[in-house]
Order: sequence, then C-alpha cells, then structure tokens
Amino acid sequence: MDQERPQEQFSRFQAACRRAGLKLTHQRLEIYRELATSTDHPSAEALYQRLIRRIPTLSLDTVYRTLATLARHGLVHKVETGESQARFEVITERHHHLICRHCLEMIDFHWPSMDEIALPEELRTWGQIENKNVVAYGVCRKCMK
Amino acid sequence: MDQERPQEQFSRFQAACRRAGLKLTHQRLEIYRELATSTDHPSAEALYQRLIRRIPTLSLDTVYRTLATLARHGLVHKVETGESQARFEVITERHHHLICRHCLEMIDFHWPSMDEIALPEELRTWGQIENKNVVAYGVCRKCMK
DNA sequence: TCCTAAATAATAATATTTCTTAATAAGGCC
DNA sequence: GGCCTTATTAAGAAATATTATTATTTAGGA
Repeated sequence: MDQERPQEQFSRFQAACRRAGLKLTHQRLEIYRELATSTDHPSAEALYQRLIRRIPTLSLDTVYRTLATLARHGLVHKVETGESQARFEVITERHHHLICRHCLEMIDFHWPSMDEIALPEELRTWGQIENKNVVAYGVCRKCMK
Repeated sequence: MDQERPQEQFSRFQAACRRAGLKLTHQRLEIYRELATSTDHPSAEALYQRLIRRIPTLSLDTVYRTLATLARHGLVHKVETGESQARFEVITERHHHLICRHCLEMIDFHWPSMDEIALPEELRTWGQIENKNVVAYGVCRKCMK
C-alpha cells in the first residue's frame, strides 16, 4: 500500500506522534509499520500474530490499545465490515473498498468520478458530513471457481 | 420505514419463509416485525430488549440466530459499522447510510444518481460485483451544539 | 542523568456472539 | 383435527473479541 522508504515512513510517523502529543514507543512504531506495509486490512489479532515474531513480549492488548489511540488521532482507520473482528488500515489517500463475501478478501480501489459528485440536497440540513465511502460486495474470481 | 399494513407484512413474510423453506414461528415473525418497524437499525441486543416486553420467554440467542437465518435468506441485512455490536435492517429498496460519529444515529438516504454510475473499469477483472453502498460519516445537527 | 507522566505487559474482567442439549412447536400426512 | 417428524427454541454454558486493572517500564523533558 505504502511505497515510501522505511526512513521516510518513520519520520512521518514521528512527526505525527509529536503533533498529537503521543510518545513514540517501539511498539507503536512497529504496529504502525506492520499495518502500513500490509495490503490486506488485518485485524488486531492478525497484526499481533505477525508482530510477536519480531517482538515476543508484545501483548495483544497493546495492539488493540495502540490501534484505538492511532485511530483517535486520525492515523489509522477502523474499517467497517460485517465480520466479527474489526479490521484496520493506515489512512492514506481517499479510496473505497471491495470485499469478497466468500473469502472476505478486501481490496482498495479508487473512484475519482464518485468522489467528485455531491451528496443529495436533502442531506444539507442533517449536519456536517465529513466523508463518504463506497463499500462494494461480490465474489472474486478465485472464489467463483 | 415500512408503511405497509401489518396484514400485508405478515403475508409477505409468510410467503418469503415458505419460499426459503423456513418454518414460520412466532419468534421469527415478531423479530422481523420489530425490525421492519424500527427506523434506527437496532442491534440484536436492542431488538431483544424491545421484544421481551411482548415475549418474556424470548432468548437473546434466538434473536441472533433468527437474524443470521433471515440474513442468509436475504430478508434482512447486517449493516457494517465500526461499532462493537452489529446492527440490522430489513431489506427494502436500495439506499445508503449516514452515521453520526458522535451519537451513532444512522439514517438511510437515497441517491439515485450514485446508483446509476458504473464502477471503475479496472474492477471488471476482479470478479462478480453484486452491490455497492455508500457509508457517509459526520456529525448531526443535534450533536454539533 | 534524573524525574514524571505516559505506555506497556500480564492478568483479569467484560462484552458479544455462538454452541449444546433437552424441550417445544410447525407443517405435512393421515 | 390428531399424530409424527424434524426444525426451532430456551437455557445455560462456552467461545470469541475487546477492554480494564495494576504493577512495571520507558520516553521525553528538565
């Protein structure tokens, strides 16, 4: 998902933590890095499984807590799906989601023509709308066989 | 949400159960009716709380099981949100969701011009896409104060 | 380097959903 | 309408997912 080099990524994360008044801990950085280099929108549990190979003392609670903290500060995003475990992604540029209802694989896609069109008039009075995202469902090629 | 009269609603549900090979039980009918007359996309727990006033012996497990069964047969829909509890709605016509990230109230809205536009070309090779829905987030008027 | 508040690990607790099993009831058949 | 079969239910237990508690550790500033 993110093609920038590790050093740049680190600097950006460091700056973001500083801005948010968060301490830059080893765990936070590693959790963020793991999520940033994942393309499969992993759950907290999945991230934990990948990370304990590098950080054997890491606790699952820290993964949950860190993801919640980073989400609160707008660095990561909890993706809404119908699954039991919540899934996460780093916030980069605007995109939408396409989910296979069979294998639950989720891919990102871009749709500029959709991003540009305005929401219906009648929502003007509702309040302040901050973002709109499309979630599309279907069956991927692999699962159709 | 659903303005048809109770009798019609019953007949439609009865027909749908027959088609799906499901027995028409008192619990199923009441759960469906309660969901169909709710406009707030309730969770299983919320439905349970409303229903035990009428059906004191109802168990929460039955609500979960029934919602899963009806979802499997295309009568209700599990709405994807970032919340811990899953929320549900009866399947009626095509619509989208607008959620207040403060009070978590969720309203339906229609957006025909969005429904009509085609998904990006590059998704053609992904597989079979079945539906696409918009989830918009913001802060509603009541919570802005 | 030292100090302080924030963050972590470990464990326990809670919340949400699903499973097991015996009892009940729907719908077909007579 | 009554009987039979099988799906469905209620109750409680269990599994799964997430969050809280507390003692210890660590980041970042003085």
